[in-house]
Amino acid sequence: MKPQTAVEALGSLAHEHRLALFRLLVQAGEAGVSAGSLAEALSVPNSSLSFHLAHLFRAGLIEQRREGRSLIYTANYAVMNDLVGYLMENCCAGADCGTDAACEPAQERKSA
Amino acid sequence: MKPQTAVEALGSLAHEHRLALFRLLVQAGEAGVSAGSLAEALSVPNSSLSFHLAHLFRAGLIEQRREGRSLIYTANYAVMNDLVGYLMENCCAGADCGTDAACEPAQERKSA
DNA sequence: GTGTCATTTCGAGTTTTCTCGAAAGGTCAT
DNA sequence: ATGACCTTTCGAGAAAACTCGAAATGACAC
Repeated sequence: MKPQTAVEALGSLAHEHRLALFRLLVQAGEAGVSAGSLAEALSVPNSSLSFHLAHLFRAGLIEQRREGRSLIYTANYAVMNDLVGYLMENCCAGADCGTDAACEPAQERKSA
Repeated sequence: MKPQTAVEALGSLAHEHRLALFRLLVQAGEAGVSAGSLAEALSVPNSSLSFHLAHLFRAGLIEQRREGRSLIYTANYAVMNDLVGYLMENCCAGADCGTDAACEPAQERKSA
């Protein structure tokens, strides 16, 4: 993972609303949540919500699929795992600290 | 971990220089690195570096100790682990994804 | 205490981010 | 193709973050 990629991902998460969104999606799993439900859950105007979703999307942290007239958002677990791995890389000057975080949903993942 | 705490920690990491600083300290382990060495490693003016170190410190991600006239900075692994745990909390709607990231240096930790 | 070295704080200018209403873009039923 | 619905894009004002030189603080040696 390149530093700039990590900075963008972290910047996306470094905001009250976006962090709440991302955690909601992480907890929702593959099923995901619609844009409308997210706006309601956070009590945020649609335009603001869309701005934040686009931010997270640009950073690769979330994905989007259409379902009828709704857009369903899901967390991108592969990117999240990469990010965490990047943070902890070569942790502790080689000391034996168990760093093997990973979240792999039972269902299919595109390329992980 | 409270949302605002996580936002501050993520915001601290969401910057090229601060992310580089933090990763350097994570890799340095308990030995840590002096402010001067960090400024040199990043080729950043002292005043800018100090600004970023203070940012990371305020967020609890790094710690500070004096050694002669130098200030030595070290990563706070406990906060890092909490942050990662917070991100992955209740991951995947209960699916069995192995999320047990943690980095615990062999040496003493204050309260973890 | 005087000088020197390591680091932080102050201040002001520049740049970036956040917010949200209004308008536009797609999707579906009739 | 008209209307209803869900969502995004646009735009401009308000707020926050970044940078770095200059001045101040704290620690050590003599």
